[in-house]
Amino acid sequence: MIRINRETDYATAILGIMAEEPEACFSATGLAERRGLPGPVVSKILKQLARGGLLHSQRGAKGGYSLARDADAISIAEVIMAMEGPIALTDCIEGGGDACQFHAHCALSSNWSRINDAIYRALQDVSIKEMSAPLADDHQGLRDMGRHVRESLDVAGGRVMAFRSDHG
Amino acid sequence: MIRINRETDYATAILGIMAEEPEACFSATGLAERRGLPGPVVSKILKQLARGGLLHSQRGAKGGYSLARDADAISIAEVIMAMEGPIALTDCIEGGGDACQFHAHCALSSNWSRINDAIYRALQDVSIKEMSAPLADDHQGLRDMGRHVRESLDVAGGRVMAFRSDHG
DNA sequence: CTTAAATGGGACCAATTTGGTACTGTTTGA
DNA sequence: TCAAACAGTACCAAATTGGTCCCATTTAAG
Repeated sequence: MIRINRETDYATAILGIMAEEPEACFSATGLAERRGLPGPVVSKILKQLARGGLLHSQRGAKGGYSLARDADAISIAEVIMAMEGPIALTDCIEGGGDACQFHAHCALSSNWSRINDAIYRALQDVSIKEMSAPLADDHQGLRDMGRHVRESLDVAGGRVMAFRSDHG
Repeated sequence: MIRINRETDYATAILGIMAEEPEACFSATGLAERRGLPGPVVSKILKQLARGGLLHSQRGAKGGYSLARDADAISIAEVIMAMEGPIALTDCIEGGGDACQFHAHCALSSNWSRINDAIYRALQDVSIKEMSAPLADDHQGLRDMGRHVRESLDVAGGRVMAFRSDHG
């Protein structure tokens, strides 16, 4: 069903907390408690994110994890890639063609590749900071944060739209 | 790794063949031979696509499957939905919020929902007819078929980009 | 110097999902 | 009547996923 796995989902939730205090240093157990998730799971996720360069880690007592970059400079695409590897809908794309057993079908991979690019950019276009923003009463926050993606979609749908001029 | 499963990939390959002769009626075994895939697998896929309303089936001798609509009116999104159910990156989206165990995280689902929409539209924007089109010498076919998606991406990226001229 | 708190890196396991097969029934044209 | 073809479903092996556990290493604090 084209979905990210649960750990990646947890990862965005955890990063959402961290994005609220970008300078702070968080321990795995502390984050686990705040999210109501099992400690070992959170720990595993944080290690993976650190390996992917999204988090900086400090070992030892009083150690923990902190964002390696600004919260709005870490995209969902990066989170997914850190947790699950390259974003690729089909083996053809990731394997570079070798993974595809039949030539005729490989001709199709160009299109898969395009679709893949579209998905990648949609994911690249939302930061963890935007993901963590709570719902405002007038929902304006959400309107703004999703605008970029929505506008791109409006074009895809063949409708007229305005270019964005801020945040990004 | 955010990917469609193999059967769905096969489905697009099979529909690619059918899109070349939109009026023809194909048997499961015939299609299996043309693609070099196991007969039962192809049969299973075709049944599923028929159940999803993408194919019309004719039982009995001389029966088979034919496209239920024009090849350019069947999108990749529909193929994926027929094969794998709703397109949803997270359980939150598909379950309508009930599937999400913690409230704070649910606030994030609005954004997942937007990302999901973006992906859905990218998939909705490419038809099986476009997927099946072979590479022309001047690659014009590819240019045309990916245009909508690429334009949306160009905007999303906020920069002008050159069209790619091959499929690397 | 010792200890406790913390990350780093795996190994490991149960449960689910996926990929594929097999079988039985139903329809239908020749 | 028969064979070709779809319909449905049960089934199984392999891979993936979700989660736990363990141990080594680092480091601040007493």
